[in-house]
Amino acid sequence: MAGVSRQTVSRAVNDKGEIDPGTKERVLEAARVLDYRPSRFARGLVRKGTVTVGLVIPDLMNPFFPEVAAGVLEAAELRGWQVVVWDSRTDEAREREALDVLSHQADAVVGYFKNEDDVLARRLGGVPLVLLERGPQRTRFGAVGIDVAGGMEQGLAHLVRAGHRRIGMLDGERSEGPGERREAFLREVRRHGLAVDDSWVVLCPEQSVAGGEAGAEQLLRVRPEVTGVVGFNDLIAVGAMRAARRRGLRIPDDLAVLGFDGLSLGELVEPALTTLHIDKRRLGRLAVEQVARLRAGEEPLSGTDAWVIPELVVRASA
Amino acid sequence: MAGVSRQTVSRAVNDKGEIDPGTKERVLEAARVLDYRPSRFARGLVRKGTVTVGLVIPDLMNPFFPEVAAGVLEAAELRGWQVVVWDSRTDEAREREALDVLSHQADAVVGYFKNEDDVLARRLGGVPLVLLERGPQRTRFGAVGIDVAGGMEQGLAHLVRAGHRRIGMLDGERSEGPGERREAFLREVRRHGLAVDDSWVVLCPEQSVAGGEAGAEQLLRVRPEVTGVVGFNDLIAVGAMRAARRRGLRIPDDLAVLGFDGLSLGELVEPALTTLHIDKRRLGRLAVEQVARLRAGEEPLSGTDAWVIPELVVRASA
DNA sequence: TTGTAAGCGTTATCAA
DNA sequence: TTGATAACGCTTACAA
Repeated sequence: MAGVSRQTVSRAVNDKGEIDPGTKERVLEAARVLDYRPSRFARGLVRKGTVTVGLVIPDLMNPFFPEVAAGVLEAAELRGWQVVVWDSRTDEAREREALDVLSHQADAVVGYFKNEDDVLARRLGGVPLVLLERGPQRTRFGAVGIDVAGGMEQGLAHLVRAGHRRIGMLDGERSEGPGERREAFLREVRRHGLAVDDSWVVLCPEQSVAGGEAGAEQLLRVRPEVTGVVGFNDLIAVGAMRAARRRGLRIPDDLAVLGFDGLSLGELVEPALTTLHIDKRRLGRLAVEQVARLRAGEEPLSGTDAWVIPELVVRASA
Repeated sequence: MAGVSRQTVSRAVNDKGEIDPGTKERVLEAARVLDYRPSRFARGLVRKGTVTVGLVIPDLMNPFFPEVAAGVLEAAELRGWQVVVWDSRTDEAREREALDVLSHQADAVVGYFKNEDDVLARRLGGVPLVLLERGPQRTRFGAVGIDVAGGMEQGLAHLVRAGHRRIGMLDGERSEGPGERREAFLREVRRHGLAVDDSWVVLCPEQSVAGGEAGAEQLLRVRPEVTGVVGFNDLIAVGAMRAARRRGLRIPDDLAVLGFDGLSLGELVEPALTTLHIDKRRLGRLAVEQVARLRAGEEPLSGTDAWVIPELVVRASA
């Protein structure tokens, strides 16, 4: 339409030099009229370099995950990478769908997955994967973990120090075996010689405030003698506080509540939530770093280098 | 390496029929060894159909936006589209950078922008754009708005009904002129004939709980006679509650606080926040719908069809 | 069941 | 300042 070769179009569109201003204007005008837009595929084919990473998040309504995502976004942007986000809603089937798509559309995938390594590998078709919150030992993929054991240790030490012996847990992980947090809880409880076993752990119907309320109701019914609770995460812990409150229990005097996450939400509730704070942004940033290593063919960070260590933040609830 | 043509490789990799199982295995094995992965660009070039939309979010730490994002993700997935997310951190320069990238890498852009239409258009290079929370009248792009006027009307009616006459506002929008919410507030306040003017509006340093606290401190200093406050959003309103509390004011007796957003956070604070609830997921879904229309060359929805209407949720704080 | 040939829309290179 | 030609890596005919 502008009567020039496609090469000249390219020069006009890409703002290269080596083109007559008049020609350029003519080309751009034609482009406007024709509503022409360069194909990103053809471009990508010819200019390498656009890296896209897929991010699979289980639950955008839990403030924990947006913060992890923010870390991923931040680190990705620094590298000039793009991030495609998928919400898996903690559904294994949806996780697989996400991989089916992302393995074709992304150069690497980062995220939370409940599916087995084998299942993941099959859908991945060779695309590098970095698992979030899975200990580096527990997968064959790249991983960034949380030092749950260390966190639980601090948390339980704190409760025991405050005189608690009858401590329950509100679990949030519905998987085959016991999840990492529940295991760590039971280990610590044993180490302190408390008369506490599996029956002191209640599985909440969901990882939310409502789920925590329901779980706490049940725990208080089954173990009314409980004086301290550890929540699987902050949302659940806040739920426990509400349930306790509704029962007329004072916090922390009648029931001490400990969270696990360090959401800013915890500072706003009454009383403020004592919690094991996790640097979520760092988690996300580390994940991107792992992707970079994988892509470069290097060994991913492992052990404590790829760990985020929870830090006990004592507030009023425990 | 497998000694076959690339067409056969294609068949093997894409799981087509018309291939000998042995050959297929051989090819896949070679692919594994060579760590071969099809180029998504070359694929995209030849099979049309992969749609990517860019989503520009101002602040992932405000629970409002992840929920909007969830709506966008949901609607996009339904259409088989992908979503690339960018965090602009409410920074105009970052908004422009986002557009520079996304206009090349996405087929459409959805998001929050403070930049002028002209600035946006220049960076867009013809890529369709849908603005979030900008009235359809106020932009030449597609838009999905919130009926701020209607919301404010409900909110102020509620406060006035409760007997408040000295009502302040904690604004959160730092722009040239007054933002939409502030304008609506002033309009309503005038309509009710209250002796309230600009000096009753304080601009918070940031749209967060801390920002709300700071703003409320100032408002209480300048207008100690205030008995009701409208927050720019829920985060700011919660901050106001904290500031008031710290001053020894009881809520809602000494100071009524009204939020604007309907975050679930509001149900957890003490007292629970009365707020103008917005269906954030719907906002996101509508935006994707607008994109679909734009792409199809149809007129985008306009007027009230592209509006989300706030709903007053009365809880304890006002 | 396999291979050959054409073409997807762009940019780089080099010649005009 | 412009254009011709050759990639880029894949898929879809169609032929063998």
